[in-house]
Amino acid sequence: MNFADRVLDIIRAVPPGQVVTYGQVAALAGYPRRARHVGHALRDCPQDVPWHRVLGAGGSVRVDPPQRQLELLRGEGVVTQSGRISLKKYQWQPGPLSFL
DNA sequence: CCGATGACTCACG
DNA sequence: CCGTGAGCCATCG
Repeated sequence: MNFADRVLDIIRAVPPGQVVTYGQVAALAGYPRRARHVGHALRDCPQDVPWHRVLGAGGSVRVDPPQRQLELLRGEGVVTQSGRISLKKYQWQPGPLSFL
């Protein structure tokens, strides 16, 4: 299983209404320094991947333009303010049995 | 093989 | 809040 696939699987596991950061996903995949590559993997994401739930450090949207992603998040009940999301409230904390 | 290029992140001013 | 610069590293031409 390569890095990209693990990344996509992890993102697929993020529940609606919750978000994760590039760095967090990279770390969960086992490679803490590859936040950038999470973005690369998302470049051509399969349709079953909730890419909109992935944000930059601090809860910022890195996609340009950001409207699309913000809409999808809003549709899941995530409150957005000036393109910022409160990680405090929405960041996903993987349950202990999530991956092993 | 080399250099440029990022859906990144952190530190500093 | 905004820029700059430095690490980072797979992918692409």
